[in-house]
Amino acid sequence: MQPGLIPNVSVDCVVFGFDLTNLDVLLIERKFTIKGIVYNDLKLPGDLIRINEDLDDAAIRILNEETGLGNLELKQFGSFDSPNLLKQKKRDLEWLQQKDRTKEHLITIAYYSLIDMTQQGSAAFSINDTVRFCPVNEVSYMVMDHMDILKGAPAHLRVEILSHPVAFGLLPEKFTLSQMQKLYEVILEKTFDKRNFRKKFANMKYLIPLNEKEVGVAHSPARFYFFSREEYTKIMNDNMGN
Amino acid sequence: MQPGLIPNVSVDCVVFGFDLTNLDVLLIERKFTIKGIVYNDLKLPGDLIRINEDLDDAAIRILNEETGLGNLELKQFGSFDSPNLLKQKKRDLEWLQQKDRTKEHLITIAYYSLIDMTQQGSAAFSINDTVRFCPVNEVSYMVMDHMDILKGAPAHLRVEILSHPVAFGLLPEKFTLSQMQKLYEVILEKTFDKRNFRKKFANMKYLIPLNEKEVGVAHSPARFYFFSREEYTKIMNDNMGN
DNA sequence: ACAAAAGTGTTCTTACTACACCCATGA
DNA sequence: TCATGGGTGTAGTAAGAACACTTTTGT
Repeated sequence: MQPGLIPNVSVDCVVFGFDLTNLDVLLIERKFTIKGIVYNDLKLPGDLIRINEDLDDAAIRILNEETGLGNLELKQFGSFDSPNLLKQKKRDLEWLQQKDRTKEHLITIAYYSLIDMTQQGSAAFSINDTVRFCPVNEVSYMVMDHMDILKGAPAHLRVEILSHPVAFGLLPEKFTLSQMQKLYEVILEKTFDKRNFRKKFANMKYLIPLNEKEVGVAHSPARFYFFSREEYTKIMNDNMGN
Repeated sequence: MQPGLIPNVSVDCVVFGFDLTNLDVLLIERKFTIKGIVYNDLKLPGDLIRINEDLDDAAIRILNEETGLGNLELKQFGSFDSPNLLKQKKRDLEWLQQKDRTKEHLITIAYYSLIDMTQQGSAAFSINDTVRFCPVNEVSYMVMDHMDILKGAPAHLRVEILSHPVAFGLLPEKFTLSQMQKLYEVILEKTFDKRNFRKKFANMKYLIPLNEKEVGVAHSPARFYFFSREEYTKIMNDNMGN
């Protein structure tokens, strides 16, 4: 193990993206070899933290090191622990052995983040070809307890989206109302009536219509909108002083 | 330091109570001596966890060891870290020294719990006289980063109380609607109209009126109610199958 | 008699639900 | 001309907000 790390404490990051159809998560392939056989399991970005390194800083650093992503907001959503690593799968134990890591108690602090895949996509993949997005629902196996961590994250996203404008972190800068509705449906796992959905957001001054429409679609082209964070914070501040 | 502990990872517990006027929190006096002078600072119940001890189990164990409380539900609500213990107050450093604990990075997983003070009060104080409840708003200083942890907890309680019947964990078994309203007001930091508050809960079948009233009060005596968890879960299950 | 909290209805406003058709575009 | 999704309004229902007086008890 490298010196300066805390052997028992790690951070893991669930980075969500939206491919206009599914909610995706950023995964890394953990490639390693046992007795000449190459194993290629999926993991979340994450690693041990350094001594005297702030947890939030560690999450940012590790995500950047492993994926090249930067400049995004990471939000802590829970702690997980695997006190019984000894009961874990053999491949994981072998991997810990090769990395000279503790096979005892590992505590991990979980973070999640939202990114605009259309913007950040290239940066994420620029590091190497072992980093990729995958629809959350199609992930069925990951190393260690990463499946538990991944399963916990969407619940927090659901709570957030009902009271804060986090959806816009996942959408392209310019988006149509149908894309936005689809995103809400994917996250909240239910469908909405088109008219009611639009009515609800029609009053929101921070959702600004552009004089720009889709091109090349085989139907009436949709108007693009964008989210004005300035308007949003202004309105929120005004509402405080009621 | 005792063997078998993880030097960098602790749990801390915020145990809330309701004294019918304020939201209270359970605190412990950290008594120790430097050069003959006795220091008596307040802290939350909490300590380092053991290697291979599940976080949730550790929280239960430590709370029980330090306060005598048992049989309560602890819910994780966040992780905190103090990577710069060296910048902390001298008393805390001295204390860490005396306990032979690391002065480097400490990560703490925070839990909160709700108890009925009228029931558990005696048990909590039975351990010794250094354990006591204090109104949350009156706590102004605690050791290490315990103030930060304490400040984080009420936000989670507020979110919970809006969607789950957690208030009843803080109330006596039999309570009046005014006591219940006061509790909601204290937690949510706003006042409610008496008629609207009662109307809202009048439809809740799980809130069961008793043929029993207050005695010895200098006004029209209020009816007692109790919360039927059986009814509540039954209703929730029925609503699932819509 | 007085103080103090219990208990009780109505009206208004706001947010959410359900629901169906015509329009613009590309193939 | 056809398939596809874009865009629009109305009526009903449910939940929340505002608001004042009478009753019961202890002192």
